[in-house]
Amino acid sequence: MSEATIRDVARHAQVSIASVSRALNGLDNVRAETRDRVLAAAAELGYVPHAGARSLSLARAHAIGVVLPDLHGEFFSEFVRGMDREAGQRGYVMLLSNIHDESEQAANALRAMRGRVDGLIVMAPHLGEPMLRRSLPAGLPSLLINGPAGMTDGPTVRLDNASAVEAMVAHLVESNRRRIVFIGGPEDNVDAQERAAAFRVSIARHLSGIQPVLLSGDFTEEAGEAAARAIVAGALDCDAVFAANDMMALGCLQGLRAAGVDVPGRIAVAGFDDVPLARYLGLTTMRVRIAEMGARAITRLIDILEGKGADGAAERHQAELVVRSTTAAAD
Amino acid sequence: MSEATIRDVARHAQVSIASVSRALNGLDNVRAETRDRVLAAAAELGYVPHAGARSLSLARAHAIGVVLPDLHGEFFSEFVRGMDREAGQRGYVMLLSNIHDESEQAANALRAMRGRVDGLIVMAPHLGEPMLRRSLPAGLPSLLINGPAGMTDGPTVRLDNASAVEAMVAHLVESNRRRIVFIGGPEDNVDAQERAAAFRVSIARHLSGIQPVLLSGDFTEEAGEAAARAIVAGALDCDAVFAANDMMALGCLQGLRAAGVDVPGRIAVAGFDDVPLARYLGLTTMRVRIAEMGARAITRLIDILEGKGADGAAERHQAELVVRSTTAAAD
DNA sequence: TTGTATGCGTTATCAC
DNA sequence: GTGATAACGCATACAA
Repeated sequence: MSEATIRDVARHAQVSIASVSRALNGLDNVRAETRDRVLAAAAELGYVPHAGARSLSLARAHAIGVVLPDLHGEFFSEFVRGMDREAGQRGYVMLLSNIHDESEQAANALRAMRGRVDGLIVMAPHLGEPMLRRSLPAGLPSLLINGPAGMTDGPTVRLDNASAVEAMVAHLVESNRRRIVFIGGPEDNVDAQERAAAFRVSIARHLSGIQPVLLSGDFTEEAGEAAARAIVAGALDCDAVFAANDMMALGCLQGLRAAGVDVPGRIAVAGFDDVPLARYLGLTTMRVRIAEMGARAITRLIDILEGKGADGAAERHQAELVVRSTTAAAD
Repeated sequence: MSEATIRDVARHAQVSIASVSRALNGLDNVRAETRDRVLAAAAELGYVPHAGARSLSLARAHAIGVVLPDLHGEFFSEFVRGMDREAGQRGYVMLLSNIHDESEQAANALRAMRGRVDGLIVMAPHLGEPMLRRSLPAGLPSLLINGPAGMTDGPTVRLDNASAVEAMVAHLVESNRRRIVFIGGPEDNVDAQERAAAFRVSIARHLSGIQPVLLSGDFTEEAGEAAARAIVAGALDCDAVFAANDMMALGCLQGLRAAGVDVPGRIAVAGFDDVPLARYLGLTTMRVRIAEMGARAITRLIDILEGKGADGAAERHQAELVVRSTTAAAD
């Protein structure tokens, strides 16, 4: 029952294991007849090379470790799909690991990869720089996705939050909105930080003199509803809400409409991410092509591993403005 | 720059590699002082055991291969999360692979796992039995999730579609619905097949004498809209629609309401899965606890790998009826 | 308690 | 063109 090894094939084909290895790996210094005998024996025994032994001998696992935080459903699946597709095409397998908190578990997850993968892709919008530097295995090439701003050495793929926010603010201003309220994300989230900072910049650029208004949030629907309550209660005078992600925007949208506020008539609502729900409910938002980012990350990492690419470069991906019904122009 | 090996640690601590191995693996036949020296050396060198070499030596990779089809976003992420959590807790890592079609790619993905993982979890609602039997590596313990009905040997985790459909039909009948139309899924999908068959059974049980009406669909929103058009056009006399998944139910719901049909006043609509959108739009549906199924699959597979569990058992998971606004009782 | 030596399954470097 | 054989990094039976 136990798997056939290269030795079994060699015995079966009456050749040495060296010849089996050569024949199976397509080297040309094998006589045609020998090769045929080997191939036949391998087929008959149902032989499949032992990837573990192979990687030990080659010092190459043809595997990539991927460490992800708890992502929203569609994000997670799209991202993984993009990576898996690309990795599979280039003959690599994917070792996946979620990290939930920023405790030792994260470091352990990274450590567990040593000796199984050739490189690492780490998405950690909430992990701090010191933590990251300390946990990343020294000998493993790794690529950071939306990592902390400080980690500019080493290859990086990240979303261009500044351009994205700028595009949305420009769109809102063009739609005759002037009093735009921004709902931010978690303090320790890099993307949230960048979006909030960019919002201040964009407001200064488009509406100079107007003081930017930022509410704090945590990426949940409830945060959006809380913002809606504040607006409905009259605490905030505004004609547009721009949330740092879609879930908050949707919560706010629902809260406003439940209170009888006309959206987009009186207040426009915009989000960030373009989750499926956003499309369904007609929410204007910034679309992040997450599968593409995943694929690019894999491509770049493999290029580095195979010596084809320059490492150390930072790559920024552009989000795309998707205008739907929640931001129709105000009169 | 290259990683430290056990040999480096041994040299550094002035002991043999055997002692290093013993100390690091917590065996008790090591003098305390020796252990301390080893631990100190390992810490200083930042030594991390090479998992590949370890697994070759132990004949245990402490890794599990997971092969999944293209799942809906929330399904995919929840499922993977459930598995990852459980695997991580028991000291295993997860090797993930998507399969898109039923071609040779699937077989290759499975083959690529040999020598890297100790066992396999395969979800393949669309893969045929012969294909599966032929591709599954002989020596690898594997667990099927919602596999073809014929594969009853070997351990299995699957959804109890029959009970689920029965529960929904019972609910509709209790809500005074009598003319229930069922929208089915893809022909080659096991779940879709089971749900359709169960629908006939349940109708026969609850509404004996009434001929069951089944429309064909493909799990997409469009299929639901098509059904709605047929109903609106008067081709079907019905007071309830039960779709084999949520996306079709939502498509139908939208189609009906767009045409001015009162839901649930005139027609009730129900789905299957409980995707986030269903909750958002108040769709009555069957909730599938997919994370739990994933966790159970991992648990059982590891139990088998470690000789703690009986293999060969089939485990069925119950879905849960979630009543929302689209099926309020008819007068 | 500790060290030496062998094997895990493969590839690669030699001889032949 | 082919066959021994030494790595790869680790665990462990056996010897000391």
